[in-house]
Amino acid sequence: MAKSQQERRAETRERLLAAARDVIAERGVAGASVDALAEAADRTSGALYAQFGSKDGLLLALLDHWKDAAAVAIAADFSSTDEIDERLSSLWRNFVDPPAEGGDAWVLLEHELWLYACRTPTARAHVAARYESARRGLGSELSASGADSALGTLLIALMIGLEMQHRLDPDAVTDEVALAGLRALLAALPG
Amino acid sequence: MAKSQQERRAETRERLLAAARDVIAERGVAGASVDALAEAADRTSGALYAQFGSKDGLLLALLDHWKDAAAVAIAADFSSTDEIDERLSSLWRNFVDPPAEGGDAWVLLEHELWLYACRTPTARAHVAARYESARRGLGSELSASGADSALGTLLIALMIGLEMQHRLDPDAVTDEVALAGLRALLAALPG
DNA sequence: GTCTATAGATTGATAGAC
DNA sequence: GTCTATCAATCTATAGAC
Repeated sequence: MAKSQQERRAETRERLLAAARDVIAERGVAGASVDALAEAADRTSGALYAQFGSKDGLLLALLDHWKDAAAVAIAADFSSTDEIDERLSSLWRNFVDPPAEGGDAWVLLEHELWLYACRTPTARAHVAARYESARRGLGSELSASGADSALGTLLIALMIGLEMQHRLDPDAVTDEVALAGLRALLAALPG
Repeated sequence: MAKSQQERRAETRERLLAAARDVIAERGVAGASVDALAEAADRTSGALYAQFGSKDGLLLALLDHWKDAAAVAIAADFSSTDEIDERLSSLWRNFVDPPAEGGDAWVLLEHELWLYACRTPTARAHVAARYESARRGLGSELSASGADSALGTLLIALMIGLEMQHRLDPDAVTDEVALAGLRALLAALPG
C-alpha cells in the first residue's frame, strides 16, 4: 500500500527538520541556505516553503522539535546506577561525546540556536524554556530534596563551558578536572 | 600638521577592527557583510580589502587584536581587594555586565568567534590560545600555589555557562547562585 | 504537496581612477 | 591607500505547472 498524502507530508517535514539539524550544525544558521537545507532533505525549496512558510519558520519549528531531545538522551543511561560518582561521570561523557543522532555536532547546533535566540525575540522564549526544562530535569535527578533548580543551573553551566574549552583543545579539559568540578558543585549545594 | 599616510592607514585599520567587533556581535559573522563592516568604519569595502585581503583576513586580525582584551579588562578592578568573596563577586559582575568597550555585546562576539574557530582550522589555534591565556591568568590570580590551570578552566567554564542562561532569562541565574557555584569550585580545588 | 523557473536583492571580491 | 563601479555567484521568496 502506497503512502497517503498525509504520510508523505509528515515524512517531508521530518526530513527537513533532520536536515536542518545537520546542515545548521555544520555551516551555521546564516550559512545554511534554503536550497542547501532542502537538498539535504532530498526535497526542493518549494517543499520547505509549503511546510514552514519561511526560513525562520523552519528554525522555530526546529526549536520546538528538539525541545527536550537533549534532556531525554542525557537521562537515558543515567538512571542505570545509584552511585553518585558514576552518575556524574556518565553525565559528563554523554555531554562531551553524545551517542545520539546528530553526534558531536549537537553542541554546535545548540550554540547556533542560542545565538539565534539572543537576536530573535520570537525565538528567545522557546530556547529559554528548553534550558529551564533541562535545569529542572537535572535538579530533580540529582538533588536529594526534589527539584533543585539552582543545582541544575550550575551543573549545566559548568558542562557547557567545559565542552567549549574541550572542543578548542581536548587536552585542556581532562575528565578528572571535569568530574572534580561537578562533584564540587554537587557537594556544596544545599538540598 | 596633517596626518601622515602611515597614521591614516593605522587609523583605518583600527576603525575596521572596532567596527568588526560591534557589527559581528550584533549580526554574527555570516550576517555581517563586507560592505556593512566597511560602512560602520566610515570606509568602503576597497579599504577593507587593501588592509586585510579578505573577510577571513579581517576575522583573523580581529582574533589577534582582541587576544587578551577580555582578561585585561576583567583583571582590572580585580586586584583592588584581597577579600576572596569580593574578588569572586567582582569577577562575576564584570563578566555578566562588562563596563569595557563593546559593552554587553562582548559575550555574543566571543560565541561568534568560538563557532567560527570550531569550523575554521586556521582560526582554532588563535581562539584556543586566547582561552589558555585566560585560564592561566585566572588561575594564578586566585590560586594560593601559583598558576593552577584546572581552577581557571573550571571558573571560566562556569561563568560562560551561567552567562548563557542569564542572557536567555536573567531570573534563572541570581548573583547568589553564581557566587555559590564559584565559591564551591574555589574551595574544592587543590592548590 | 511538491517541483521548476525565475524574480529581485545581496553577497564576496576585483579593476581602474585618483 | 582609498573610492567607485561592477562582475559573477548566491541568497530568500514567489508564481504557476502538475
